[in-house]
Amino acid sequence: MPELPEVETLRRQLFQEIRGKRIRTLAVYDAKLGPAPNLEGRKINSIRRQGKFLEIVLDDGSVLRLHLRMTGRLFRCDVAEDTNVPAHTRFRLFLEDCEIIGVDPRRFATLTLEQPNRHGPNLPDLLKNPDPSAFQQAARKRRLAAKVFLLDQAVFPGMGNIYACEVLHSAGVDPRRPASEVTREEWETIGREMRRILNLAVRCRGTSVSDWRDLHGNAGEFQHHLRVYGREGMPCPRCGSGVERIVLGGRGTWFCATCQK
DNA sequence: CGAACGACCTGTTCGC
DNA sequence: TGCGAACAGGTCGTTC
Repeated sequence: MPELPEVETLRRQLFQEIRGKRIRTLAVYDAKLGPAPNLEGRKINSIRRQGKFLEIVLDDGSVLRLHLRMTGRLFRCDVAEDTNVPAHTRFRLFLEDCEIIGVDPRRFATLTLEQPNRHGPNLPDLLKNPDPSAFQQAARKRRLAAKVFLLDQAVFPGMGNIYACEVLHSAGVDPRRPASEVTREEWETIGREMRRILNLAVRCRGTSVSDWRDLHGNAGEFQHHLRVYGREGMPCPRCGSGVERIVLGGRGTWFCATCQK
């Protein structure tokens, strides 16, 4: 569920709430997540985002790395009211004066502690400078649908199903086109629309199309800006013809066959 | 190497 | 109202 804008929303809110604070303990309640590492006394130096990964950097250089997958959520609350935690609580990070609760009904989310100096390659940040040349280069031998290619996390870190549909609609590119046949000019448009849409979605604190909530339990606002995602049969805001739904790469894909070429 | 598909889980919605 | 099927924001491993 959470895509780049939702994860970035959490990163910014976590920065406000927990940066510089000391950890009392990390409690894990789902065996799938593995044993809870001992984090007692560690201080939180910073919060980073790599694609859809949230990284909590600790004062000994180790990194608590979290991926929310489909249904993972984080909520901040006062430790005082801890008798009734939400359903599907999978872990609780206790701090000096509050706690962060990890909730995940489907149990796809992951939580790992990485040791210092083991950072992978530095990924591009789609919020800042999408690089059309890099996109076209990566698409060279890819015959798969452009929409499926946009979900390749090595090329588009953080891109997810909702925003892939919206970016291709705004760029006027048919999601079924083979990725390798998208032109240089179209990659430039896609990069521009990607940056615009993702930044707007961050300002909206994400898309609450069903049940996404931010760190404080509030819904996002970007669902009011959706033009095609989830809007089968409704008029395309640009040309008025009906939005269609197809399946690409096993995922629902919404688009306008009239203005996406 | 690239691509298709099932698996991982559970909750919600839809059709009969 | 009840019940089963379909579907859901994401990735990974296996197979072709």
